[in-house]
Amino acid sequence: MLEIEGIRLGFFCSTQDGKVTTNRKFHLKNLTFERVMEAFEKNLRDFELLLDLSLSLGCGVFRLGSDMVPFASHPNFKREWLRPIEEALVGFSRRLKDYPIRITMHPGQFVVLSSPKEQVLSASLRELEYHFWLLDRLGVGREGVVVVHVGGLFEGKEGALKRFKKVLKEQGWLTERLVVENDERHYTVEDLLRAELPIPIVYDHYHHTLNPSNFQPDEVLSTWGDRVPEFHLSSKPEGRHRFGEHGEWVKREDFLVFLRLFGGRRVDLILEAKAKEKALQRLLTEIKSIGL
DNA sequence: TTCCGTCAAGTCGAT
DNA sequence: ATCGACTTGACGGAA
Repeated sequence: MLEIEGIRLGFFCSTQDGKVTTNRKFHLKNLTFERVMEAFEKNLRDFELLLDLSLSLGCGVFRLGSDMVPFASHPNFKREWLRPIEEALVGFSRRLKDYPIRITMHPGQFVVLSSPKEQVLSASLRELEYHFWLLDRLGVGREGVVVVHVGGLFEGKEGALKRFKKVLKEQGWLTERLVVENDERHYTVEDLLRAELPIPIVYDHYHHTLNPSNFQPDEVLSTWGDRVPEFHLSSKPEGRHRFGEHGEWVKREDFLVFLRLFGGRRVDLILEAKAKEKALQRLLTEIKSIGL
């Protein structure tokens, strides 16, 4: 297992070329049991291939794609379809134990627990239920976190954070796996710390550079209790790009800055680079050349 | 086989 | 007003 000053690495969802992916899906108008099973079975098979690849690269963490079971939280998805999927997942959970790899998830931007719209909130909760269910069936423990953002500003940060907090209180089950990440626009690490949420904080280094704030590394680490923190690292793309866009690669310098903050602590770091495992390999080559 | 318009969902800011 | 950014581009019909 690769470990650099306590930091373990991982990538997410698919290979760079997209040929191996846990996010296979189809158009909603084609939603049938057969299509769901076809996509799910391929996703599950590729999940194992991605675990093998992660293992061979020395990774200690992998992010499973949210489309593993396509449309699982959609109203048109029939509950009875879950039965055979559940069987396959439980079957796979035995093999999953052979991998010393932490599995986590990060649902889409549609999960907005701070939204004042009742419908947005209920759809978000359904989607989170699906994520938790999937990790439960896979036999993943509490280290299998589900990462979300606070969401929009609406009428102001205070109100949004208040609603976010209220949902966490009312839906106690969320605290079992839910964790919250700083974003590149609104909610800084400091905002999240000051909100005193009952869940851990995911430090995203790129977001922090775009939307900085003051905090002590220990403050963030201590939100994780006895669990190993999951943090994120990516780099700015070369050339013209839109604000917040992630680069193909992770720059060595960005990793070194991250190390200065959290090196020596036990942290799982997901590289959110578009080049996926290739970015991880490139970064490893680059840091090896300077003797790390 | 390749190409390109389209796809469940939220929210925001850049253009 | 529209587009496209976010954790991830893949599907599906046309050429």
